[in-house]
Amino acid sequence: MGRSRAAQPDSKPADGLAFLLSQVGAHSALRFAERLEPLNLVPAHVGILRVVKEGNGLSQQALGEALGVFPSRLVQLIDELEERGLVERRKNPADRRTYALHLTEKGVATYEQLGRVAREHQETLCAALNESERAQLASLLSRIATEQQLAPGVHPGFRKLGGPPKA
Amino acid sequence: MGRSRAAQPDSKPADGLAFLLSQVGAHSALRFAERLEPLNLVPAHVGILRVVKEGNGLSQQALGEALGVFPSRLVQLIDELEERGLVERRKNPADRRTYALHLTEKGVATYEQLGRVAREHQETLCAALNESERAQLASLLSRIATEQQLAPGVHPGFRKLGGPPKA
DNA sequence: GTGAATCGTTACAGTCAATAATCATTTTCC
DNA sequence: GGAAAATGATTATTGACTGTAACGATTCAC
Repeated sequence: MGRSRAAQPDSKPADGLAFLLSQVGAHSALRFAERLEPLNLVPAHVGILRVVKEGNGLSQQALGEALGVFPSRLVQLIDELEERGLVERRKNPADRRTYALHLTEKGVATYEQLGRVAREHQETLCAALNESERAQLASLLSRIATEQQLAPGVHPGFRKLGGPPKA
Repeated sequence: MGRSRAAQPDSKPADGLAFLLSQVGAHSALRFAERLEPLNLVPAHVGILRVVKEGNGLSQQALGEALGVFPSRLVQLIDELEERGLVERRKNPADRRTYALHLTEKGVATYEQLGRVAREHQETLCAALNESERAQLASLLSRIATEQQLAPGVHPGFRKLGGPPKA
């Protein structure tokens, strides 16, 4: 952290790295969310579209499991995507309790647009680095993500963990 | 994103870098918050302690300005820190509207302990990387942070930006 | 010296997400 | 074959959190 005094010899060169990570990461998330606004989407929608696209006709339960979000929260999110005509809930004849989730044609198109938005976002975010440096950064981050057992494509989100310190 | 089909030749090697950044960053923030729980502190407290420690006797207004938090929110946060005996609000004889914020002895001790906690956190988080790789990562991130005009030590927090997409 | 501006505080309101309860359907097991 | 337990989706409720606005005290401008 703040080493504004030149007295001590900065024992660790990478001191504050964890903070830097969290800072830049939050910035990335925030800026991406901004880019999503014109599309009337929130970050959680993007993850849903991705998983729905690849997991052909999965149930809401399975989706929630894959993304780590509560089923009750999924209901609203999918409602919104359905209202926008991006996702449809098809009846599952085998098990009439569950829905089979599918992307509509518009949903596929939107998903592709999201790819472009994400690329633009990344381009802006990493403007300071050249191509090889970006690859380096990605490699380092991937290794951290793997070692920390972060599931690819699953965002930790910002869910409560133990309640705030009771005053 | 998801390039699960080997058909297309992965045009960008660092595709998904922005997501990775946000993912690992959120993970870092979450884990750090967990480590703060036993101390009965939240991440925002840490930033406050740091700025109060260095800005000798600044006002709440100035603190809020420096950290980008609303004065009304600061009231509660400083209340909590004062209850825990880490910070004190001294009367400012020059301007009786403002308080001069100072760390107590216990506050200084706690701040030093936070340094240790942060180092442990970082050690665990970056276990996958050796010392030189950490320095590399820190350098790359610093360049992004600078280019993106992120103020050192100021966390973007998770504040609203434009209201959620109205359904 | 009166009025505008500033600081800290409190009150208020809107948003959001997790828990628990509900309803339909399906599976288990006797 | 049928009652009871389990499962999926949904709704209701509760609680936390945060930004806006109003408030009282003090200081500054003129």
